[in-house]
Amino acid sequence: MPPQNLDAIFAALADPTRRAILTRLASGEAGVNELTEPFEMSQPAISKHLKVLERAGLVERAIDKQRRPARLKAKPMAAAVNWLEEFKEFWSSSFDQLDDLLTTLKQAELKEPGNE
Amino acid sequence: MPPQNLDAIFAALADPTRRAILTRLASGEAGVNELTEPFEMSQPAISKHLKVLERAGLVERAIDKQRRPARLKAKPMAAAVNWLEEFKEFWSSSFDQLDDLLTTLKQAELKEPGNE
DNA sequence: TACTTGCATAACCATCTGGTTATATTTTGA
DNA sequence: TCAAAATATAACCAGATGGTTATGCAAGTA
Repeated sequence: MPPQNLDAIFAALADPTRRAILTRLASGEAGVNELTEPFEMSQPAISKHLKVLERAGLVERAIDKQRRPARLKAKPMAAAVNWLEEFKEFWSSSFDQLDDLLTTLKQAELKEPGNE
Repeated sequence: MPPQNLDAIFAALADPTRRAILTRLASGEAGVNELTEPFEMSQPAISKHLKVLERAGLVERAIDKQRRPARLKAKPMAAAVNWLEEFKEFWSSSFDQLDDLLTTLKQAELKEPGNE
């Protein structure tokens, strides 16, 4: 789980077109033309997006005649989920309102003794 | 939960420095200098990263004398978790080997009848 | 063989990103 | 009042990103 992967995965997920492609692929593999159709975008643009998804390890390509159907490879996304899950633990314990209040009080304490 | 936020959130998470900042902030608020220290990077660079995190809604700034301590605002990250969780459902059901096999068979079926 | 389909690749462009150094701003503290 | 501290802002730069059009190429089909 090198951080480099996390970089690539999150970056890949940061584009709405790519997220839409992933969503589409979740219901089955698809060729480039098929993936291009829903978007107002050229086929090479989609090919580029697919390459980004490939580099992130989220998609793999097959060979079927002249087609290069893309298929989801969602396991790497677990890395992203994992990172976020670890965070979840933090906030659920440390970032509810009670803790917010404590932080605020602490702040007040620091500036209170003085003046303005 | 507009997709624009998802864009900004995932983009913000795509940088290791920013993830490190978030991790640091998880254990309490911190000023810019304090956040700069662990990195071999200038203070303005960190200020820029903080702005990216702010725009993504993941961090808020307070005012304490001349300090502008940053604090985690992790709730928006739930949007990212949410998107990924929805995906999780997909793979767990649709992307194990069995389904892989089904897809393959379906493909074969399409080409088998010998026509279009 | 020649045409078509499905896709990749190249060359180009504008904009964004992530960093820098230098400087300005604000507030504290002597 | 003046210097220092904490941060922001500006100007700049190289390289990445996201799109385009034009073209190449491999495999199926007439």
